[in-house]
Amino acid sequence: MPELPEVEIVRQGLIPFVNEKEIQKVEQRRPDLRWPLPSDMKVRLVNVKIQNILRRSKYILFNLSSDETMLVHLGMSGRLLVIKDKEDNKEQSGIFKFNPCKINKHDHVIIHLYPDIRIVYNDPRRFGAIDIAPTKHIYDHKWLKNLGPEPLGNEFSSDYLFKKLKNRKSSVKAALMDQTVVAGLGNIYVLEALWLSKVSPLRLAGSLGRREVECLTASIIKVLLAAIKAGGTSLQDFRNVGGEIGYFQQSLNVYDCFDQKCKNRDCSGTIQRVKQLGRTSYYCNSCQK
DNA sequence: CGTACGACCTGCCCGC
DNA sequence: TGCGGGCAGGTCGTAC
Repeated sequence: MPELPEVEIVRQGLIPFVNEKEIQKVEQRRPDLRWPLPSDMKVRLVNVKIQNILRRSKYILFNLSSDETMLVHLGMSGRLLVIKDKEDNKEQSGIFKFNPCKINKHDHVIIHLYPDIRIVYNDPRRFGAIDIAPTKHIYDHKWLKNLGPEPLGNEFSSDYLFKKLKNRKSSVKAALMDQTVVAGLGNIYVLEALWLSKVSPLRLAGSLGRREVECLTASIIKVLLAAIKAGGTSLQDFRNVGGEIGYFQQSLNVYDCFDQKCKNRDCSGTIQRVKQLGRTSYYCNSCQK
């Protein structure tokens, strides 16, 4: 579910709740998500302050006063929700009024920041993950060490991408999905960026010319910034920390647009749907070459 | 090494 | 109404 823009929206939503107060309590309601949670997670979080919240690719990094960092990945269906008990109570009908903490069965980890505010990690499919590791070497963590550059960072350029794509034997779609090439893109934004740059996802990565890669690089940046501005894409699951949807799905041009007329002005093509690497690709049969 | 594929999970939607 | 199949924003281990 969440690609870079959605993860960034979650990060930004959490920031106002970071201050000098310590984590008061942690509830861990199962031993694992995709992998085992740190067995001593409670001990390492309680009485510790969250100093800052950063993002690397699709990982949220909670910088802690204990010189450790908590890494959170939302997988396909994960959410981080900030729950305020006062609002929570207001929504509840009579039968729930004696239970101030409505617990969903997929609420796996609950971090209490104040007596009435908590961060809830909810993830039905449990493809997400949480770990805690020393901040000093956090970028050597196995989840982060092989990631390519941030697409919205200074290291990402058309020169860089051209070199990376040049020797690939796979499709350009597969190359952009590879997190070691560029970090943070997923199925939606890869396909949207390819549509913007009029390149078919089926093209071999090495066949793209410099001009095409320049356009593709600009399109990746453009679509990510626009999606962040719109609050992310909410097709089914995504919600921000307040439980609200984003609005970028209204701006999707190809993803989930099978059989629709191409939204490119001056193009009479139709959006196609094919499988690539077990994932669905969408592209225009006319303007994407 | 690069590449492709199955596996990991639950929930939802569709067709029969 | 119920059931089976297929699908979903991601990533890793394995096999070639």
